[in-house]
Amino acid sequence: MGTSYTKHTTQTRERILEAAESVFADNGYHEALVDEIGQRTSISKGGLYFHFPSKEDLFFAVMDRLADKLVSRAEKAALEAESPLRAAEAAIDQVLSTLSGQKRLAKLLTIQGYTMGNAFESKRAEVFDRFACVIGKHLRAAKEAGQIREENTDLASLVWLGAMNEVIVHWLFADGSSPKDVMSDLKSLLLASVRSVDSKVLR
Amino acid sequence: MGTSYTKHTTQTRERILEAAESVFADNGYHEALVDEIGQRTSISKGGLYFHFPSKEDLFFAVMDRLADKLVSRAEKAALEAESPLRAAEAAIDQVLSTLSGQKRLAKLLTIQGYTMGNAFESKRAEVFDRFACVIGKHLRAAKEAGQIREENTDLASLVWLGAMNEVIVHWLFADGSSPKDVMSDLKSLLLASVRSVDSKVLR
DNA sequence: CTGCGTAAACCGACCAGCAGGTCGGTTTTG
DNA sequence: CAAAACCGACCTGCTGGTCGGTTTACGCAG
Repeated sequence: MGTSYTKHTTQTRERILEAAESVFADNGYHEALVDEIGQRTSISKGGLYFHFPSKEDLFFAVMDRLADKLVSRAEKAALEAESPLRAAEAAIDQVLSTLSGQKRLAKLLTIQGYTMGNAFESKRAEVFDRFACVIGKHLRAAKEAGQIREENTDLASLVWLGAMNEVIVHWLFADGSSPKDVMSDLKSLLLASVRSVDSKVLR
Repeated sequence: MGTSYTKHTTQTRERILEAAESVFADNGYHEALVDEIGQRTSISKGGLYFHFPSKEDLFFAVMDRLADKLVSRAEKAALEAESPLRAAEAAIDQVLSTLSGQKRLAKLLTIQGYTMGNAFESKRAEVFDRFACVIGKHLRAAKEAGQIREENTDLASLVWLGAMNEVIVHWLFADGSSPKDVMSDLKSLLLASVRSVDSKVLR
């Protein structure tokens, strides 16, 4: 892993990643043309293929980069929270509000990772699992702290994640309201799903 | 809509739909070959294109047929329930247990409908909305009946749907436990998310 | 500082093959 | 005997990937 690229090479990779993200987000994996990434970046096809062995690998790299960004944001926000449950809350908060502003990114993450043949399927799972882990970690802590009644924190993480995903997708496709606007309602729903009955106000 | 095809034609269409469903489910849209549908059905390419104008249309028809089946099952189950909240519960129950037995179908619905280019995106939304409507209808009724505290029943339907979807996807990709096995836990989570605080046992 | 040689970085015309769709003809149906 | 249903060889556009050649970056000796 001791990737010791030259600075210049790293910069170019970054430039490509940036453009690729935008092209993939606009068109989806299949309809995204390698040539267009070349155009937007002013790097020839040969140049691209010098940095990435295939279109597929390039796509994966884009996904990883995106997930990195979001996860680190979420964890940072969680760090500043004052209780485990609040931390879990802050994490989903962060993801939703980040994605709210960038429809194209949201699409990339929620949709494009999904399909496109058997070779790709595990990637989506991988990325989503990373999020689920972040949430799960805090939910477990909240359980320890007696803040929630739910035993099955793994399942609860999935539920939370799925709920968020659906809200985003609905916003993307069915012109539903922006995630930002339903955020507070959403949070109270999710909190209610795990909260112990006797700690209504406490939290 | 008064499609008055001959009986024979309708039968052939059905045969094609059946085979197409299986091919799409196995390979995903992009990797599914029209020729293979032809093979499995012993109908030549020309024959297929006599019944469906394009691969895309064929896929949509498959999705619609699938959604029809599931929705009608869910609604039938809901009909026999003794209270609105139970009806909502029965609906998700039905969907989950049906899909549990048919991994390939589950994949088709949750994954393949998703992306694959801009032309397809709305289809996924359409199908999912139909489910959301079923759930939402019962949740609204439950609200009327004072069974739940949640105001925003539309959002709650989305949350429920997203949660289910995620559980299924996780099962498909990350060898998570079968939806059947987590069903009871899932249901209590979802019920808790909307239930009014003072009706813990009542239900 | 200058020139030089090597390797990394980049170019872009070209290739290949796949798979959706066509179409003129044939069979079946009623 | 029409018209519907079906056949299947063929066509064609598209696009990911290649590859021989060119340019740029850079360490190093003179």
